[in-house]
Amino acid sequence: MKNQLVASILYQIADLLDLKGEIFFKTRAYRMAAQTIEVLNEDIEIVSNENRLQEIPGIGDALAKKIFEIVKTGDLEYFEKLKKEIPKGLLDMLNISGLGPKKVSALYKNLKIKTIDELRKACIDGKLRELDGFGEITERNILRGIQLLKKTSGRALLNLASEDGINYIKYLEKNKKIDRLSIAGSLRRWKETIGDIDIIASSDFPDEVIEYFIKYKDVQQVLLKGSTKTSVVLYDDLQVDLRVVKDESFGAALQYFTGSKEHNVKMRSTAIKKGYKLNEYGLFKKGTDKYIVGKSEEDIYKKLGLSYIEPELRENRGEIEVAFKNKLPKLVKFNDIRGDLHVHSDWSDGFEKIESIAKYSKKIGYEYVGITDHSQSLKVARGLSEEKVLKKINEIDKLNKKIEDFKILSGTECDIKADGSLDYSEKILKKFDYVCAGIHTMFKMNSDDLTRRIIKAIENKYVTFIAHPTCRLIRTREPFELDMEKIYDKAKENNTYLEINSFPDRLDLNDIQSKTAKERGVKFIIGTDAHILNQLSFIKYGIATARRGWLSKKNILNTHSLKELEKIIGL
DNA sequence: GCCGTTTTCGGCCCGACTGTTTTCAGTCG
Repeated sequence: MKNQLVASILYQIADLLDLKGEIFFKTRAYRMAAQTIEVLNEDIEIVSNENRLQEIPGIGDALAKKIFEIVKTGDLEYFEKLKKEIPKGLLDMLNISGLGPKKVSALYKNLKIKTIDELRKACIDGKLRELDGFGEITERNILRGIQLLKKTSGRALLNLASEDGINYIKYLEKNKKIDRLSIAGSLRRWKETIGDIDIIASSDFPDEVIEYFIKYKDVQQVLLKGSTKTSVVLYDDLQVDLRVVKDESFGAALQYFTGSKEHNVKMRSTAIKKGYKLNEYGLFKKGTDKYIVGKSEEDIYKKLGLSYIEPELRENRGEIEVAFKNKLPKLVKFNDIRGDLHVHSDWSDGFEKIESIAKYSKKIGYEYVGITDHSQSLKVARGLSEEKVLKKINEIDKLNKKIEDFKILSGTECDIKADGSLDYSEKILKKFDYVCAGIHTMFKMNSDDLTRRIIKAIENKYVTFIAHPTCRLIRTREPFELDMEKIYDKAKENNTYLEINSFPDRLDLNDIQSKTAKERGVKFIIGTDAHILNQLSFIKYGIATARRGWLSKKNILNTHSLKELEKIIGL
């Protein structure tokens, strides 16, 4: 699939054209096309070969020609030409908070600054203040922006942002001047990484709320402070924005600041088509500015003729079109999971006794838990020999007699060896309640071989599900370049489940992959990969990823009761 | 660059805040 390649080139062209000073609408056209292709359910190469590119909304004559060339040759002459005109470092500079295309290109034209390092030096030397529109404060802000970029590489993992957000909300809830309060932004949509935390509050006393907000104990610095919005940076370098509105606008503000930006653009043009204007204060009659609704998000979606769209779906991946037809899936709920099927104990590299895991799982409302320790060849994770596995299964049997109204399932996270075979003999594989198979070694194989390796495991009759199928680690390791279509089709054919791994730096499969796989008939399990007890709570990130992938309860194995589960996996 | 039950040309989502200005451009979400 070349979808990602095409999208990436179009995104870069948009940035380059911005730097050249092209009009906003042109660069937006490139970005919208890139976004559409990024989440397209079809292989762009096939669409291009069949001459159907212009059927994709946002792609006209000019873009179709360019995409055709990228698909055909893997590159684009126009793009190469642009790159020669504009130094690559300018693109990096756009990632600095407070710097946009106009300023970056002014710095390049007047001071010949073309890398972040050169920019830092120029700020320290006080060179920027010589330019029109730049001053001492700009220099300081840019230096801070550079520092922040280096520290966080821009975005935080979901769990860190989520904990910060929940704690901040707890603090704000104590303020009686606030009527309603909510997380918004990418955190409310449960995106896998979070740029900053958005919080919306309604109050008749915005000044007092803002004063209270900036007094929070974890605030390192106040970035900006106005009459309705303020931004701070916490000690862990995450930025938090607060917006305060009147209560009649709370729903509109929440909708607006939950985003995504792309979802909102579509929402607003939908409003215009229906004779309204939509902004963060409400839905208004076009022309007269008469307030129609805005107190709740539900009112706004309803008035526009849409069924309510859950925050996780608001990515402009077709949700608005489907909501018009009232055909959105009923998303899996956060309390639909009946047990975790991917947990490590102290038999391998986990830190907890099986008994504690079982008791804790029962306490948090599960009916069962599957213990999946590593297999024999994975020595770094203290993988279990065949002899030890038998002892472990024996222990689980004993524990099951001891703990009532709960079941421990004996599983394994069995290594998929380089040739696609499994790390235990058939004799042993038979003894498990279920087998999850995953790749943990030999990552550097080529794409075809890796695909074949995983498919062989999918076809293995003892394998129930494939753990973290693409093996990515967010910000650390790129996902395998697998032929995902083939994997989805084989998984469906062999009735093998694919995992949505809930570990915050994995989330593997991711949201887009889950959505595509579901459309191809694949079923899923959501596991945590927990190694200590409180990591069992990571399940919420896996569920959120499933929700972002449009999954329902029925698509997920471990939403079933123990009885149903035993029937399905044949216990 | 895209697009059309108001348009094949002239629109394209909208507002807050900052830092630089002295009425506003740039950036952000």
